[in-house]
Amino acid sequence: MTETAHRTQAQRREQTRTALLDATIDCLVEVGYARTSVQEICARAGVSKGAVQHHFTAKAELMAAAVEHLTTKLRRQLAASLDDLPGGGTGVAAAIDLLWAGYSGTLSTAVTELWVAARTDPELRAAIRPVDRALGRATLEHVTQVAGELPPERAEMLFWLTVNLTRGLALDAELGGDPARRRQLLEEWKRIAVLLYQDATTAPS
Amino acid sequence: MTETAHRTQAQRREQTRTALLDATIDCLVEVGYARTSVQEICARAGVSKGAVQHHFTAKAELMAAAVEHLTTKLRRQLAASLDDLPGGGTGVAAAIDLLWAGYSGTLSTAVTELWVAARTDPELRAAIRPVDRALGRATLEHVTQVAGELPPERAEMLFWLTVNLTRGLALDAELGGDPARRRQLLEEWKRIAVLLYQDATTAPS
DNA sequence: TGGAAAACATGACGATCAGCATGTAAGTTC
DNA sequence: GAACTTACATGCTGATCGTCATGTTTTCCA
Repeated sequence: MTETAHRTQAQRREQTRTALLDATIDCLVEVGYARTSVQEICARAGVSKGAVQHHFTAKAELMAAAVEHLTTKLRRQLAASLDDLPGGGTGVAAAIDLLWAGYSGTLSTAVTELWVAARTDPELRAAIRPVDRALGRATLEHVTQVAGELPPERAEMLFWLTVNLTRGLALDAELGGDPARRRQLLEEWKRIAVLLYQDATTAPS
Repeated sequence: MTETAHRTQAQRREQTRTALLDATIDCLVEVGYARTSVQEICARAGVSKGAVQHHFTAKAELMAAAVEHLTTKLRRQLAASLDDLPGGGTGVAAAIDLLWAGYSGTLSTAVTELWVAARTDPELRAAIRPVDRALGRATLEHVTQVAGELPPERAEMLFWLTVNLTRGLALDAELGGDPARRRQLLEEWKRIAVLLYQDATTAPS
């Protein structure tokens, strides 16, 4: 069927590697961190336990690699959607929508699983922190470019407030909270943010 | 040492039961949901595996009971601190502080562990949803009593925004985000909330 | 005060886990 | 095209998991 003919060693390597990492993400999303076993992962990836052993010395290393894989994907997704944003007040509302979309998708669900698990796992935690900080800073940079007229401090404040609110809402969504209320809260927050944006731009301190 | 003399059956029952539930919470906070095993729990509670078997037919039932135990504790803690709150603008700021304190403590850490785990565990999810909703509604009632001059809709909106923001910040705190920034964000949100409060009370509609 | 019942302990069971040792197939190099 | 290396598969091992069957202690009731 598919061209299984000739594959470079490097091709084979990265192919199964990404298959394993994608399968890990799927596993985190579908069965959760607690029941994400190596066996389950390589069953989904279509490879054997020996393969994961060959690529990663231990499960922790697989998870660390999954963190990076995951963050890279999220970063690309956010960057792609944040690139073409209008400026001004409507831009603020649009940016909030995009941040919500980014932080409530399946990728972020997997991130949350790893994040919560990392609280009691120093090794995983050490793997997550730097890439997450980098993601945050990169996203912040995109956002501040959109709201250029705003003082950087104010823009940063608005950004982090939005991110943390969004994460709380995402947590609510995961357990099946009322979607209508979430939408209402998000709309309210957009109104507030636009208001603050106008205040800061028309009457700068 | 301690008076191990006479204990009613009911006393014995509830004593080991609460010991088990408290140990479960400790376990969730210290080692996380993924590594919270029955053995670990009853080791911390100082009882045998047979005991937990006698009180709870399965581990899932223990977790469900822990959810209720946990929520009851959190509810009491929040109610106690929310009871004596000043009214008006300063009351809003104080209420936000209290909500943050409530949603960032060890009890809420345990709740988050269970919450995230419940996403992929329908049984646990079914146990969590009703008690969590009840907690939310009860807390909301306390808060709305504080901000009596505010239209109920507005108060509810402010409450849920605060709760979700706080949960996001709590998640950030769990992974070791910058405490100074969190404090800054919380202060900013309090300023915003007070501002909105004043707007809504001085110029209704 | 002695037997019934509840509360709890002990030990074993099958299942599953992560990790390792060993074998086989695919690609590379000369 | 033959030695060699890399990529992957198979099967095992000890540890740990949740659950259960059975024994022991404590309280209760008549």
